[in-house]
Amino acid sequence: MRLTPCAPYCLVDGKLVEAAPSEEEIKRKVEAVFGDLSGEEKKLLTYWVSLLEAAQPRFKYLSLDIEVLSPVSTRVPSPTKARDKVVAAALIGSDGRREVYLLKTPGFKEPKCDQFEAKIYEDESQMLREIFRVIDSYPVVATFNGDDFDMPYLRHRGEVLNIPREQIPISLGREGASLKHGIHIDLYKLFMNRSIQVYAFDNRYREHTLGAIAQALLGKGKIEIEKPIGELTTEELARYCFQDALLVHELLTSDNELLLKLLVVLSRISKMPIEDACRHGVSGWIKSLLYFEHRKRGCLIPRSDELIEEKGVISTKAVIEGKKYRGAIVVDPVPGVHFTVTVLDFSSLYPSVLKEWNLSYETARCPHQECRNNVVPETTHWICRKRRGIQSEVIGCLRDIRVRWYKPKSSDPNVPEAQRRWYSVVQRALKVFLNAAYGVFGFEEFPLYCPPVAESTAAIARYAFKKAVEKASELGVEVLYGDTDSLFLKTTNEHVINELVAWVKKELNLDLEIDKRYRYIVFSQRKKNYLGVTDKGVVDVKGLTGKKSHIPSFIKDAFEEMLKILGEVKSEGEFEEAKMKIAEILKSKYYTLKKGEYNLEDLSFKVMLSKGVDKYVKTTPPHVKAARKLINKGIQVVPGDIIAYVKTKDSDGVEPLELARKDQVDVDKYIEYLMSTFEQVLDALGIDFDRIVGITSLEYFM
DNA sequence: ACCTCTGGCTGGATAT
DNA sequence: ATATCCAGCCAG
Repeated sequence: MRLTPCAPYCLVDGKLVEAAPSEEEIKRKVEAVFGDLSGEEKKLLTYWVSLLEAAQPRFKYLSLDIEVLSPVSTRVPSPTKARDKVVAAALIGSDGRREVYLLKTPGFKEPKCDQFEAKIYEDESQMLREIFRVIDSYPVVATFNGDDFDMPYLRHRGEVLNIPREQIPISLGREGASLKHGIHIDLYKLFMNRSIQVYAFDNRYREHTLGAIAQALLGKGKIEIEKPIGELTTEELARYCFQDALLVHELLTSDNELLLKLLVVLSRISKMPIEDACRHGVSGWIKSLLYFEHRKRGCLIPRSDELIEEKGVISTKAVIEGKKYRGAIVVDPVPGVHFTVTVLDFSSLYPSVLKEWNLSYETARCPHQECRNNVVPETTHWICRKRRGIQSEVIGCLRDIRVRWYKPKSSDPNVPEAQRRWYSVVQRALKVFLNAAYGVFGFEEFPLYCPPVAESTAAIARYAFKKAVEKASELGVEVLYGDTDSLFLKTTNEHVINELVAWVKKELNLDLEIDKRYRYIVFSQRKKNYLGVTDKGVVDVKGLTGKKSHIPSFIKDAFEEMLKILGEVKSEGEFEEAKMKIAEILKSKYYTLKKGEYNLEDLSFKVMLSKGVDKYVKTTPPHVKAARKLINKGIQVVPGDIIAYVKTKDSDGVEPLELARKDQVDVDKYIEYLMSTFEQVLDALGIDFDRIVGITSLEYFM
């Protein structure tokens, strides 16, 4: 059975039920939260709220992983030919199923394990038929990379073994592998999705392998094996395969089944079946949503060549060479330490601009002569006054729901914990859509590509931002820093802040609100680089080198130690003591390096290879040099891999971690990195770096 | 195969 | 020696 995802129905205990709360109930809730809006707006909001508040289906789900035995251990088994035997398959179900299917091969030994039930088969065909029967009994099956390996392999292997097609529940399509009676979720594709990575998982994983993702999210990884599959004992093989399926299972289960819930919400917003939603990026979701809105209104969807012909105009110049149009403003920070700072944020600035200025591909540069004087500041674009823009309406509506409904409820202490988690899931899903809704219009491959929309959004946001900065100055408040939609003000005067907020609401009809208060904040001369301690004692670090993911942990740890000390500083007077302690940290790290009391792992940089090694033709960055050395040793390296390397005194200056020796380390280079990392904070604190180092060097030589 | 955008920092490679 | 470009990572 295929369900239309946009209808708020769901399966509960195998039965299809209407999941939407009653119309009365929704109307009452909408009235309570959005009572001040117009009847027209409330009608739209009612539709979205009833969709988003619809009950969540509870799925029975299965996690699957298979192992194939190739006679040549270096050859990767081909999923299209499926010549090699499937020797193991682990199946883990949300209903408690924990099974490993094993094929009796030469050297087979009965495995002992209490974690799972071992099911042993003499005949591969019989084993596969049994596995197919289990797969077919679940509505949702999850794999890691099942689209490209496990599913096509099982399908083709089944065909090779002459299993009748109707007994194989897997169908292969252009976009991936599907099930005849269920949904197949390929976690590899899903975790690859940048939006999922950044918004759902807060960028907590970097590498797109099952081991790395599980390690980052669950705190446990794959079972390490040194031998090829064929040389494992039966028990080792079973445990290895089981662990992989278990990781997949726990990724689905963790955080109260967050991933599955998120998929349902994304599917409902994007009007895509879940299977499609997990195989498309955010541009696909938004395309699907906007197409749906066109069809609902009976509107024609323009061809992209027509759209570009009419609306391909760009009228601003980007600050950065090579970009298409001008983006946001970043205010030069006032260097130094500042106490009592308040940060104000425009909530959802870009979506708000889209909404308030009626921005949409059909309203930007509309055909009406009368609208031509409704000009977007700093551009040659004008915006329609006669008709409501589709995108403006849809995104505006989602914005209102996120800002006024889900965001506040997700952190409301009066809401029960479980309910709050649910609000936070929806809130995050909405954020994905809102953030991308602007960007896709500046993306050439997007089918509704319309640069005037992206350009106007950024231009109006700059206009609003500048006005707010001006007003703050008028009110006598110093603006210490600002980036895109935030203002860092040197005041805690509530009266003045309220005045500014009220002015922005009245003049621009935008919501400016207090984001956080800093006990103190440290700026260098650099933009997008600061360190602050909030009124709650939380240390916020933005952009500083010491926080970046590729930096050696030796340096990161030293940096963290410094942050801990800075987090305890409450007043200006306490800085002196903190400075002394920080100097001590630096000295001790310096000695550690000089004495060689480190391990290579802690000194390794970890940088991602963004393309194939042979694709780096213009320059050869250090991590690529290291990757080449790995290849020379016969170690495989592919795009997306993270290369760990240490800086050495040899001719090319780098050595992959796996091949490096301690005596090769270029200690002075590391001292340089340590210095430059700390300098970003210390020069703003007024600590004379050279003096500390000068003393330490002197001490060292004495 | 996949890909929302611009602005800004760093270190190192390469060109002048 | 110095300026410019490339690549990676991050802020918003």
